[in-house]
Amino acid sequence: MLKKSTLQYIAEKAKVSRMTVSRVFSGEKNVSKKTSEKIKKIAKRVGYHPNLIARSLSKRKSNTIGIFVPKTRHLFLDVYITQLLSGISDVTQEHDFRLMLFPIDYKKSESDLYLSIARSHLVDGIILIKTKIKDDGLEELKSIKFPFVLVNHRNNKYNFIDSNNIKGTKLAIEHLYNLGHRKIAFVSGSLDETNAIDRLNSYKRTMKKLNLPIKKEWIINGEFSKEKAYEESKKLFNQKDLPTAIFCSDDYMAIGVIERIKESGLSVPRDISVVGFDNIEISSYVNPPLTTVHQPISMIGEKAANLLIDLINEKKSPPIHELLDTQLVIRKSTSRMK
Amino acid sequence: MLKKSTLQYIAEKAKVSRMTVSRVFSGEKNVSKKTSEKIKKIAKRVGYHPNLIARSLSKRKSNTIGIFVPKTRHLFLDVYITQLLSGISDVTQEHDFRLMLFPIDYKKSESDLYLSIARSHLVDGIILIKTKIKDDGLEELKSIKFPFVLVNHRNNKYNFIDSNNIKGTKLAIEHLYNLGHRKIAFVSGSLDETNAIDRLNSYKRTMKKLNLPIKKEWIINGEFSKEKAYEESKKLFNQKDLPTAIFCSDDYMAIGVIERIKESGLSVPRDISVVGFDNIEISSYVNPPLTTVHQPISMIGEKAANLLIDLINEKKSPPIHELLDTQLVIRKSTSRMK
DNA sequence: CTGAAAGCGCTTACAG
DNA sequence: CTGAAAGCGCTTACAG
Repeated sequence: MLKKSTLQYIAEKAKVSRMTVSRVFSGEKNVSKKTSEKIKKIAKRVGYHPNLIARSLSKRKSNTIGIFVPKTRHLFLDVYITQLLSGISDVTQEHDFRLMLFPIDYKKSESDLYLSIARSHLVDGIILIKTKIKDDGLEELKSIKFPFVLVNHRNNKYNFIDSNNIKGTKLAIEHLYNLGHRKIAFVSGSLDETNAIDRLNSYKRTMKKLNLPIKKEWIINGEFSKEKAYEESKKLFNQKDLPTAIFCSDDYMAIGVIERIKESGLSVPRDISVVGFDNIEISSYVNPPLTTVHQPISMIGEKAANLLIDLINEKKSPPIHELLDTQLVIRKSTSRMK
Repeated sequence: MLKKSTLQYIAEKAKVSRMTVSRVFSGEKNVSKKTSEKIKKIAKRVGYHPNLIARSLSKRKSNTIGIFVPKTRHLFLDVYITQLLSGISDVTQEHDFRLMLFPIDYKKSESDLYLSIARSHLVDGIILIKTKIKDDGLEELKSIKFPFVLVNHRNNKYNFIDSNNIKGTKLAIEHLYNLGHRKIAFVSGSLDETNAIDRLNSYKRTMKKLNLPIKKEWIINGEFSKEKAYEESKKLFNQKDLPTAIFCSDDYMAIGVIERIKESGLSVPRDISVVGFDNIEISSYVNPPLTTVHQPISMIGEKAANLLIDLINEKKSPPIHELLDTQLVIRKSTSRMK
């Protein structure tokens, strides 16, 4: 690398002040065309590019946003995260923001991490994906007025963008109702996540509204795990009064439940209809293809990035939230009651 | 945010020089325990954290690595990328390096981007995922001696870490051979990727070694797309001399080919055996579950990160390459010839 | 349209 | 173990 590729060097070569060179590269207008072209030519020849670290320091702005993503070995999350990143990056590129990634292990409490990164001046704002509910780091972030947006976690005290899990679940239950189902069981996700809680509450509320019975024995906890859902769903089939349909809070659990149903000698959807949530890729490959609720993931990423940039530029003030609509994708795992 | 959370401020409060405070936070030993504790206490009270941008500027080192990832809507890549990132971040966290993500659109030629980022001092080195073959930006990166590592792209002039596609393909072909297959067709990926080329060449070489016929009509190009593979594989079944086994250069294409076989009224594996490559999650869910070649993706990420950090610290000099072994995962899409 | 001075918040290289 | 001086490579805020 050329040692002297600095403003200073270019300025000497071009016989102008550093300020003039600085103006050329920060896109300021007030430079004569002639000077500007001379400077650009020299810069190109020596391979000059501004030192963005120095720029950040003097501007007190990094033009970078930090993204905290959970480290898990859960494949839905993998795809969820890349789609989110894709949405986020479309927006950040447009606004000339860079992306810093912080994969974090939520098993260890790393709320200190947000805070030190926020204070490090490395990033101007952060997006937190799938934060666990009780995290006092958030309160502190808020108190120092550092811009941040939550994704996949609803908390009215803070900014967040998420799918409308309540409406999504309602859609699914009503679909089953319209097919004639009255005995609808529910498989919940991990109840330390707002998503799981919203889906559970929406199930109860919708059932009540439709005057359908909510039986404790028809609600089991699959903790967002295929294996756990397979295991727990046994309870559903040990009863005299069998449900005719099962809503599962995610697709993986739906797959586990279908496996169990098949092993019980029953058939999906002939004997029991099953609905999932997420519309993961696999859901269209399993047998039968899964009816499920689709989340607009990359849109969530776009909205979150736009909101964060508005917060950074103080065009909006917290708390701001938005819930995006989901869509029901009807495949072969649900059918009309006979 | 407290306005005056700087070294200067802490130094005044603690009645020491800025240097002493600096020493405490850069982990230097030569500070008396008493002074050190006083400083830490004050820092904690006012919520001080070093300005890492300023540190980077004066140290001329960002302790950050850049990762260029392709923006595509190909779900295997999504999962591939997150697993890679997971491997990379395990290593970078350990070495106190941060991660900057640059999602790029390979349709536009963005080789300028690598170069400007390299020269911006934002990152100390970069990892390039799935670079297309003809990219003269790489040559320039090399000429300015900027540390970089390629992943999913083999080029002996540069540093790279990848799966051993040649051995992986050999494994698959030999598996078919051992099951009694002699007529083995090949579905290739996009031949502008070294992976696709390696798999094709290894197919030919292995067939030759086993004294099996290589027929032009048995080699089709599916361009790493399920739809394209489905389309092209028609040609395979319009012939008098049908292959009894088909090796596909990725799992998606294998799924497309199986679809075609079923539609032709034939059965997998009874009539035709099929092998894929990648071991994507879906491959265990399709019918029949796919025999395929597994790549050690997060290991590739770890190795790439370790290599890059060694290059940055000048513990190794380019070019350095490593190919990691793949594993054959035998499921139900292959069976013994009758 | 151009430039001289000061500053962003750290660390390096000395000196004691 | 501690500190004064200079510098990292830019931009801000003036002045002309």
